[in-house]
Amino acid sequence: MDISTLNNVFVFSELSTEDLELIAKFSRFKKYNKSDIIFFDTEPYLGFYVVLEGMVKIYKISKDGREHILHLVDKYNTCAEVPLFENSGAILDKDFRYPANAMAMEDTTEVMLVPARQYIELINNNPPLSMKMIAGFAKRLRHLNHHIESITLKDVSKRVAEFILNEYNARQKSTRKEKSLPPESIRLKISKYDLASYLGTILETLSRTFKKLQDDGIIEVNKRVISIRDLPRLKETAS
Amino acid sequence: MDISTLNNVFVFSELSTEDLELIAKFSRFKKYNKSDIIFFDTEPYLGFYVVLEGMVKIYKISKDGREHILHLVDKYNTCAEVPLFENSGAILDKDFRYPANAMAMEDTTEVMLVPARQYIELINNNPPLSMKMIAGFAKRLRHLNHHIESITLKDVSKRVAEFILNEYNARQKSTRKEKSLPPESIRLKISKYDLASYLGTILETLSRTFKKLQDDGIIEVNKRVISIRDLPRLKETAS
DNA sequence: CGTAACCTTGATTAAGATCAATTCTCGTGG
DNA sequence: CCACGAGAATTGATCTTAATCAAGGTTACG
Repeated sequence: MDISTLNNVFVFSELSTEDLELIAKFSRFKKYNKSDIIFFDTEPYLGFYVVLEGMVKIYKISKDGREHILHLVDKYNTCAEVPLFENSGAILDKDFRYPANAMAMEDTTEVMLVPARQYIELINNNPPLSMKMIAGFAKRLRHLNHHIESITLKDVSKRVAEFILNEYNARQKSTRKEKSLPPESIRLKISKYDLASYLGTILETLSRTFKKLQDDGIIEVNKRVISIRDLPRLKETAS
Repeated sequence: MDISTLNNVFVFSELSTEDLELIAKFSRFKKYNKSDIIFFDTEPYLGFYVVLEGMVKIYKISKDGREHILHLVDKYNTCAEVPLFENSGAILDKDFRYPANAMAMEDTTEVMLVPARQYIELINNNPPLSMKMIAGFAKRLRHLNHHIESITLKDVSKRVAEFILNEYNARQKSTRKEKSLPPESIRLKISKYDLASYLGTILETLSRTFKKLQDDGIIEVNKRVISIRDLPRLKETAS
């Protein structure tokens, strides 16, 4: 494990090398294959996770078996930090569980489990670190609020258009571009099944929506590559 | 303004009287009537709000005019704290806006506007205060995650049943009970129109759902008072 | 007692979920 | 290299839920 790469993790970005070494020391590193479960919502809460490689989906299963993806966590992002700060002391409770399920999405997924108790101690003596935690939570809150708004106020076409635009914008900003991919295209990092669940719909409806946008000449879909053919109209669709 | 009541505000609960006085000194106190706007999403961000009396709804308007309530803020709760911690420095930006609209729901609504810059300074020198902010955000995140899950995975009947149960449980826990109301009943604190919006549906559908639950003998609806007639079946409906 | 806000009820429609049948894609082993 | 089979995606037909449109009823309150 190369300690220096941990600086890429947002919540760790203010930490000294000593602190990073300390965290790495009390953390556990694990590797998973595609479809492996990292934690279930029935398991006792041990600590939060940092994704070091690959991608992880956080999801819930409803009583009738339907799945809904709450969020997707990629390289250097974290999950399950929220329980750390809920009604202090609850972490020590044996009955305290993970709030959702987590599954590895790729074969090379690598994560780091940061134990709750030690991390809390660290944060208590480290104001910049807690400010980072707050900022991370603020960002997540903003995102969730937007997601709710999107799901309740927009139809599937709008949500899909919005998703594509977001991915497109993220790609424009990103430094390391995939050169095998034309600039006006994006590559889905997840299956369409998972994308549908994330957008609050189902695979069939997503498929039809893609087709409609394609028939309208707005996008072109090839496997997991989506090419934008008419950016202004895509923006208009996203409203 | 009685400083000591500020201790009831969760994020202020750890503060000394001196700190509370300081905050009260640099904050602005305002009163509103029902339907008055407290802030629009087009206004520059000044700081966060604490509701001291009455109730405030936080909502968004979609392009076609539909409204969706993101959350309802009652006595001693806060809103618009999230922007405080987004990409530090953005607060100084003239173009930084409130993320949603806020409207007073009652005639006696009283709020306190805590200016961003001064509060940030305070928080930087106060680890317990920042831990409180984190805990508050964590709670909100948990709630939002659950809300998304609920809206995407459950039909309206389930959502309504769940809402009633939550209100019922909250009332059981609460110390100050309204004695004019039977123990198995709850009183809606908002209009059915607003409740519908909060539950991600519309007034007519909510009305029909109440009727169905009433016809099934599960609840009884009188104006804004909802009485639980069959708790086990209500729980079952909420699944 | 009139009017505005709030709520209910009915008829209709539309969006999207469900069910079902294929097809596509790709990795694995013969 | 091909065939097989599993997982992924498409497409069609149908059904369900809830939104929309429309009208009328209730309540609160000046």
